Amino acid sequence: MPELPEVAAIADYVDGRTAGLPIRRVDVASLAVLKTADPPYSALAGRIVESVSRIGKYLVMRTLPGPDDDAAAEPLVVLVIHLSRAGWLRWSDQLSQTPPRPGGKGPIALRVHCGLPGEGFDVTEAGTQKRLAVWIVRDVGEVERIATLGPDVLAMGRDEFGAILAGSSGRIKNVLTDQRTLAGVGNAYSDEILHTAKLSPFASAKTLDDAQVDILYDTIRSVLTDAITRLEGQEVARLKSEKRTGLRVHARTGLPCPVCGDTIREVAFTDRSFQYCPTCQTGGKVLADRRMSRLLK
DNA sequence: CTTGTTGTTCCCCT
DNA sequence: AAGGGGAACAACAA
Repeated sequence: MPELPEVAAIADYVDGRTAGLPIRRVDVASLAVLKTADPPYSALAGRIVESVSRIGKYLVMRTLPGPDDDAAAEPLVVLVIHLSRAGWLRWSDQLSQTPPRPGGKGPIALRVHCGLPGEGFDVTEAGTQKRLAVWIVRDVGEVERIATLGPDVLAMGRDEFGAILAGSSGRIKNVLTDQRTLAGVGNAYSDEILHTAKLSPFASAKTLDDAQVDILYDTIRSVLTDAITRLEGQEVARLKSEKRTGLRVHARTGLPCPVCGDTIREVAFTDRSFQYCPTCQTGGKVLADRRMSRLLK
């Protein structure tokens, strides 16, 4: 669920409260989310947070040796978090000092005691399929899916974007959300971008003309930077609802399009769905549902 | 008996 | 008009 703007806002928030300060302890309640064992998570305790940032939709906390570490300490240990679909981060000024129960059925997977004394955050996973993932590495390149990430969608130039589209045989919706092609955009913001750019999600990426690519490139930047502007500086607990209020088509099936008033429609697949406005995006055409379509005949 | 994988065919969409 | 890409279905494996 969290995409580039939310991850950027979370990184900004946590960076502001932890940079230069120590990590006192890390509690792991779910071994399943921890994808690495070397260095061990206990190695983070006593280290200093150098910075918190994002790479694509990954949250990246870099740590340096603390005052009590000797010369043999790792020069850099990086905590990488991918929130995936149902993962989230909860910052607390009074973090519980009781470690979350390992294997417990609560949503807390990881607790990091960092920032000012008593502060820190929990990383939670609320979904049924546990896709939250955490890595502790010496270099972010050790995380396979970061190493294979496409260019960051906000760092990418217009010509680079044009070349990516020209080289992609698939549909624009899939090209925008494939992290190996382009890093940072997920289902929600791709719905928003395509709606603003007035493109069908099923449009072929490589057959867009130059004018359409120009519009799409500018729209990606404006949609994402608008969202970042709204979210930055907000408390983490407010980000979800704040994100939602900015959406114009995504998750608004049945509601009127804020641009033309037509009814927002949905195309549902087995395991996901997207929303679009027929008048703005498909020449008024209502697209077929892809889920169980044959059983309905 | 259930669950996962693979290949085939059909359909939607631009 | 061709081709991408999902879904259903069957066959088979574990």
